[in-house]
Formats: sequence, C-alpha cells, structure tokens
Amino acid sequence: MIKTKDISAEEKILNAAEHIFENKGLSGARMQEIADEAKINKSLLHYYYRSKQLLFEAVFKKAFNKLAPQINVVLNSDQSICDKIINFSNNYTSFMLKHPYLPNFILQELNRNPDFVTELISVDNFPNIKNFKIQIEKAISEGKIRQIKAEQLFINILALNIFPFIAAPLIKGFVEASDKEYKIILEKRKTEVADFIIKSIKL
Amino acid sequence: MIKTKDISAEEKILNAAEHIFENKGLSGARMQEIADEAKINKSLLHYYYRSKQLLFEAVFKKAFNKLAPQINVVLNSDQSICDKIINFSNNYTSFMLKHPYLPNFILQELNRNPDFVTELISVDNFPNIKNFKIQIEKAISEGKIRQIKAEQLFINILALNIFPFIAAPLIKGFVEASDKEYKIILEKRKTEVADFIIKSIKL
DNA sequence: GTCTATAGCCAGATAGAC
DNA sequence: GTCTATCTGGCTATAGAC
Repeated sequence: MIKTKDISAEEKILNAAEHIFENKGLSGARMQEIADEAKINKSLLHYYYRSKQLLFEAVFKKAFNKLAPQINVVLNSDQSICDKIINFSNNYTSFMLKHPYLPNFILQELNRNPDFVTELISVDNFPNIKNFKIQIEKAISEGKIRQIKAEQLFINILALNIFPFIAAPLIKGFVEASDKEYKIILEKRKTEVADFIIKSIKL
Repeated sequence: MIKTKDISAEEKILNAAEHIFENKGLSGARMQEIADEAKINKSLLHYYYRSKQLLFEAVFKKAFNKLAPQINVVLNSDQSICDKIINFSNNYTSFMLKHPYLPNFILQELNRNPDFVTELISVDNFPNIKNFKIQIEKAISEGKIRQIKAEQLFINILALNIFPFIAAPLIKGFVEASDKEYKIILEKRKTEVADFIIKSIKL
C-alpha cells in the first residue's frame, strides 16, 4: 500500500524547499513561501532545519547527489567510450527534461560560493576524471579515436549536454522557438549530441 | 588628457553595481555594498537610479549589450562558416577571461525572469539565427559541410564556448585543476573548440 | 548634488501555549 | 510536534538640511 499522504513534515519541507530554492536561489527564496508550498507552519521549518542556511544546504546536497551519478556514468562506468557518449547524451537529456532547474541551481550557487566544492569533494562518489583519462589515453594509443586531451573531451561532453538547459531562455530568443518547439530541439539532441561528438573524435 | 578620476558619480555607481550584481545577483546584492564599492553615499544610488530594480536593469542591459555583439559575429557577420567558428572560439574565450561572471549573470537572471527576454528581443541588434540558417543550408547544398540543423550547430558552438566559464568551479573539482591549471585548459580551448567543431561537420 | 537621519517594511528566528 | 504571537535586525527608500 502506497501512502503518498503519509510523507513526513520533514520531507514535505525538503521537497518544497527544493522547488523554491531551485527557482529563486538562496537569497531570493522566502521561508514563508517554502512553508506555504509545503502547506506547513513556518516555525516548523526552523524546528526541523534550524535555519534557512541549513535547510538550503540540505537541498543543495540532495540536488548534487542526483546529479553526481549521471556524471559518473561518463567517468566511472565500464562502458566503451562510444557507449558512454551515446548513453549519457540520451539519459542526461531525459533526466534534465524532468529537472530543468537543477544544473542552473547547482552552478549558480557554486559560483556564488566556490568553497562549497571543497566540501563536496570529500563526499563519496564525487566525480573524478582519473579513470576516464586512462580510458581515453588507451583508446588513443590503440587507434580507436584521434588524439585529444581527456579533460577537453570531458568538458565538451558536459557542455553540449548541459548548456542547452542552462541557457534555455536565451537560446529560445535567438532561434525564435516557443517552449514547445524548444522541447523538440532538446529531444533531438538526445541522439544529435552523441553523433556530433563521435564524428569529431573518430579516426 | 585622460582623467580617470573624473568619472561621474553616475558612472562610478554603475561600475560598482555591475561588480556586485554580477557576483551576488539581484536579491543577493545590497545597496549599501554597492555604495561602499563606489565610494559614494548610499542615498546617491537612489538619486541617480531611483530604485534597486532600475539600477539592476541598467546593469543588466549594459551587460547584455557587451555580450550580444559577440554572438552576432557568429550569426550576422559575412565570414565563412569556418572563419566564424575559428574567430568566435578564439575571441569569445579571450573576452570571457576578462569578464568571467558575465554569462552566468545573464543566464541566471533570465532564468529567474524569462519575460526579460521579451523586452530584450525588441532591442536593436538582438541576435537572431535567420541569416546563419541561410548560410548553413547553402553550405550543405554546396557540399561544404555535412547535413546538420543550423539550430543544433549554433547551440553546440555556444555550448562549447560558454559552458566552461559557467561551470568553472564544478569542472575544476572534477578534473582536480587549480585556478592556474584551469586557466591553461581554457586558453587551449581557444583553438581546441574550433578544431573539435570543424572535425565534426566537415565532409 | 551630497550628506545625515529615519521612516517603514519585511524577513528570519524564537518563546511559549497546547 | 504544531501552533500563534512577537522580537530583532537589516534592508530599501525618502525627508530634509546644507
């Protein structure tokens, strides 16, 4: 039996806070607004999370823990390079269509407070390029792909997949696309991006 | 005779506001902080710009007017496709190394308030993909580049060039690069990115 | 144009009853 | 655990002297 109405107050708060913080950021969010969204009394926010800052950190960590596994597919799974590129481009776009504000939220707050990264690095599963680098260097020496630095390829993979979500409002303006048309463009990118990358690195 | 000390109060305010807003966003910025940075009395901010909102809009428009010409090099100059890609990748990165917070600032505030784009579109020189689309379709039919949608190529060009700046703190963590090392990676991208794109679209 | 002083508001946080 | 009421501080904005 699934009791959706039985989620705890603590959880309701976290979900509401997620929504509000992702849209408005730390400084733009209001505790009252989060309470309203969670349909809960404002003082309960403080009862469960002590302060706005701590509530925010809980939200941020939860968001980051959603994103990290996606990145780790590229960096730490045992698929071939091509499969990684194909799967990541497909899966990440699907994932993002469900959580469009997530990358923007994370990048925004990290830019505001870069020391946050230092804390994150110590956490388990923080994505690290080491294994990917070994894989790329091996593929190059075996003549599977052209010469390219692992860091540059990795940045390219992230950029091509993530940027269209972060820059959505601006790109929509440039290409004169409605929300619906832009969504179609994003859908096409599920295969388009992998194709674009592979065409560039194959020999 | 250049009198750098002679810039008006109005200008001093705008420069300071630019700095603070780009770092902290609209809601995170404090009028007092801007006044301190401009070394000017806080009430002068209101004297010259009436309200925080209007000061912010002045800053935002100034920032956008710095960025738009860069984009228009890709969309509306009469260079060849290859030259556009090569020059943009080179120039944009140079430009961004001087204004690293600019794209993040613009995208952040547009995501918070997407209606802002509607206002911007009516302004002169708002980048539009129309001419670029014609150029790409011509190049394809002439057999100069492979089949690709202009929108997708355009998004890719922007993504590869802009994303590394927006996501700097995160990528630095993933690839374990210091500020200095990351700057070297970005410098290399001036040629690396154009190369990556051209390899993908050439026949 | 530039300053000081302060109005007026609103947000985060807490006290304390139930 | 949940509520109401309230404190406290900080912020935008303005009034008014110079």
